Amino acid sequence: MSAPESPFPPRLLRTRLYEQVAGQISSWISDNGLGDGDKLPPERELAQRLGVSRATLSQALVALEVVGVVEVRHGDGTVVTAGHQTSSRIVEAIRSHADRLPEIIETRDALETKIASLAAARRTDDDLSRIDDALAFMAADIDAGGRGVEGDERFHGAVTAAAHSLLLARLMDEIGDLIKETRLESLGQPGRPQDSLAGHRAIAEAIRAGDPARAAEAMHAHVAMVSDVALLREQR
Amino acid sequence: MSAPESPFPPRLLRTRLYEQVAGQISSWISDNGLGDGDKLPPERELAQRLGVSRATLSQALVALEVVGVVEVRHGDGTVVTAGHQTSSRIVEAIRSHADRLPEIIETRDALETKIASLAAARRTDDDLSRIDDALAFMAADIDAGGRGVEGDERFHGAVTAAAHSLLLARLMDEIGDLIKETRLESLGQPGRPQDSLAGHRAIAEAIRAGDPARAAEAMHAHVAMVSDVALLREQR
DNA sequence: CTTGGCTCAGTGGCCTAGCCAATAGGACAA
DNA sequence: TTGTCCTATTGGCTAGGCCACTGAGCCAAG
Repeated sequence: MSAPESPFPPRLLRTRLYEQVAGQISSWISDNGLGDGDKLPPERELAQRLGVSRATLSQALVALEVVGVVEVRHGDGTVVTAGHQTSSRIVEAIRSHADRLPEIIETRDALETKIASLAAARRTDDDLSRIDDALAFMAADIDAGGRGVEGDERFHGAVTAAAHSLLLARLMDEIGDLIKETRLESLGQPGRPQDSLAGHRAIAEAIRAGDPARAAEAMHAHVAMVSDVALLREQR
Repeated sequence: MSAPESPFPPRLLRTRLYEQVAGQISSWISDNGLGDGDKLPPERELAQRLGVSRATLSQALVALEVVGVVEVRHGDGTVVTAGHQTSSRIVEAIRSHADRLPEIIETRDALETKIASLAAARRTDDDLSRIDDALAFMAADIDAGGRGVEGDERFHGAVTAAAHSLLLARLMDEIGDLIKETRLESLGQPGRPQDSLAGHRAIAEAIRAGDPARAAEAMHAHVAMVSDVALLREQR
């Protein structure tokens, strides 16, 4: 790379469908906490759910297989590989130091604030509908007396996907387990699910409006609200 | 499946067609001494010649693309990539997906902006002196005609350490290699080392003053400057 | 002569539709 | 209980087709 020339070499990145699909599947896996041996839906169903053809989905699975995320078994199904559980490395490291909740919040704030602003700039209509689905799911869960934990997870997963950044998605993936714990903590507080839902709606609106600054601010506020619990519980 | 152990290897490796095809193409490339930029035959022709359908060939190309052997260009053709002898492991595979400059910049911005603000709030005197050392090192290197690459690295390392967040440090570590590449790229530009040094000094001052907002802003500006290179390269 | 727009052939992207092949699990007979 | 067979489910692969992008050549306007 010492070559000083090459003023405008690289071509604009062209997103191939299979890449997006692979990314979505990948984050779906981590969002739902799927691990070694867990099965993905059948190709036909998955393809329909993702709105792509089986051929394209198949390409995505090849990519994920090459990377070592899944294993495709003829006649049986597609299962998540153990190797995907690399996150446990970091998870363990942090856990061993106990009392790292503030760090988790900080990191989440750094990543998700950026993700929110990117999502506002890049979201497609499909992204939006997935975000809306997650909101609806969470609302229904809460109405039914639930805490909306899964809806919360889905929402953040959908927003992350909407940012269309594989790298950021991957990092979120890494700290996914850690976040999950803070999530349980936060949503366990009385009245919190409703507040959280309101926060999500504000974020979704900013993303829908395509307003990066507002989306970032809304996400920041949301994460700050979550941290409220953690800090209360932890220390000063 | 209740049997916990399994004396026999899990399951027979079943060769999928795309794997064979990918293998053939791969060896065909090396046998014919094809290198950077050389074109493969059109998909339709190649598929026919190999006796497989276009869909299967397409899967093989996806696999080769993920591994970094070829690059498929819509409307143009499939070309062989430069250094395809690496073929490392997962790390390499992920890189081939994440080697998009914009994504790296975005991620770096997300993490380092936060890190800078935390560093301003938490830095100890030791942290400060390490930051100063890095600055001095970089300045000396540049004066001597160098590009200040190592000083740049040290500086960012020192700032990251000053943030006192294990998690953020770990994530920075994860993307360290990717950042290193952009760094080389950026500092290779004429006049850039000086600009970079100035940017570093602004960041250091804000951290010294204990001003998180200013530190974040300075870091953001610095990262934006680095991204400048990447953007230049993307001009049509 | 240069510039910009246009056309067109070549090439990859993705889809629909369908049949083949492997697997797992249940039904059933020994 | 054991072993065999059947069948629904699921992935593997093909065929054929339309669309979108790219690059090269042509041509008129400046």
